Amino acid sequence: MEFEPMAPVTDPCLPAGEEWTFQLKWDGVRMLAQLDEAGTIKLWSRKLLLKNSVYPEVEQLLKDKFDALGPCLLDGEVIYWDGERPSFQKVLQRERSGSGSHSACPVEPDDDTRPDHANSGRNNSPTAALTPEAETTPVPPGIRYVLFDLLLDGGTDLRDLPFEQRYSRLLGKVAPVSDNRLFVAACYADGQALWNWVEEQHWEGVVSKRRTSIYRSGKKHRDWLKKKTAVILDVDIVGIKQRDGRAASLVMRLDGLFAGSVSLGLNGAMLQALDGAIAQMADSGQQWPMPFDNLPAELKGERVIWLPAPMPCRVTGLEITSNGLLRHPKLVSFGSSGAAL
DNA sequence: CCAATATAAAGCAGGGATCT
DNA sequence: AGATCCCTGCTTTATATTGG
Repeated sequence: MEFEPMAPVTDPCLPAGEEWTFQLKWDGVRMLAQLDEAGTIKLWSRKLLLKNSVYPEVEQLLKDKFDALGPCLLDGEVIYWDGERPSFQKVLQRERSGSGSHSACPVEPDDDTRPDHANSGRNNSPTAALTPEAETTPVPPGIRYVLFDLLLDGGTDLRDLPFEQRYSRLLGKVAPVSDNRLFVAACYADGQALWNWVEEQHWEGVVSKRRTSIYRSGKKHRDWLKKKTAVILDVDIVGIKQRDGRAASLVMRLDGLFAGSVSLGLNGAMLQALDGAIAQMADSGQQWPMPFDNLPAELKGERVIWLPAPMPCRVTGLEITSNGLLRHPKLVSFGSSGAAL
């Protein structure tokens, strides 16, 4: 099996104890940066696709700092900072447009002339107990590369070293040349305090890392854990979306407006039951009107069975996007009281 | 030999680009 | 304008592997 970036495992519990350290979960796309001896930069995605053309400013940034960094393999997250928190939507716009030359999320000119107060407030110790404000407030809007690991340094493979050693080596290497656009994610000693802050500020979550853990491919470990904040919503299910003649997902309505479709949380038995209900409605010959003023664009061309009455459901998701859709919706229960399925 | 566990595959959402 | 493809992340389901 070939290399795969180490990934945090989802866990609803935040670990406790001295063996753990905690970081903000920066909501963007995973990115490994390979700097070779000649100063050539390669940006690799989670699935090891080359992303240089998508984030040219990140490539340029690393080129400019190559004299200080030298050959190495960096691990981190490319994010779009909107002034308050990372905007995953904005990063997606860039990912989808294929390059940085479009208006939605344009490549900005370098802003090296901006007063660099980033390092003054930024955490430079693996165990510092600063508040997240110190690492987040100095960041001006735009595409940023947030680093959290160092896998290769010069000719040496660091992956079998404990995380905290790789991390301090990363700090020693990057901190002196870090700026508004490239910096190392802080580590926090108090996971619960960080989680509280994350919930108040509506960040994506917290990543917990075992200090002594080596770098391992994929998710076959319990050394990096992620706990994500969730939006809990009570929505109305107003329709059943079909794919290839079978029930596939449920159409959600929130405050009278289309809120997306949910399929996660539905298992085979439930989908089968929905098929049965659809068949019954078909037998009775009854059809029900669409419960929206206009057909949502997302449902154009989809086969949807509208329900005679809205069915209250509780769902969770990461956030509500600007166009009112729930991101990563997941069905939790029918009804609004949290009754089990 | 069967059960528990690990790995692989499949299906879905979402949005942009491209082609018709 | 519509249909289709692409890519990524996510979870569920199916398959393979391991161990008692």
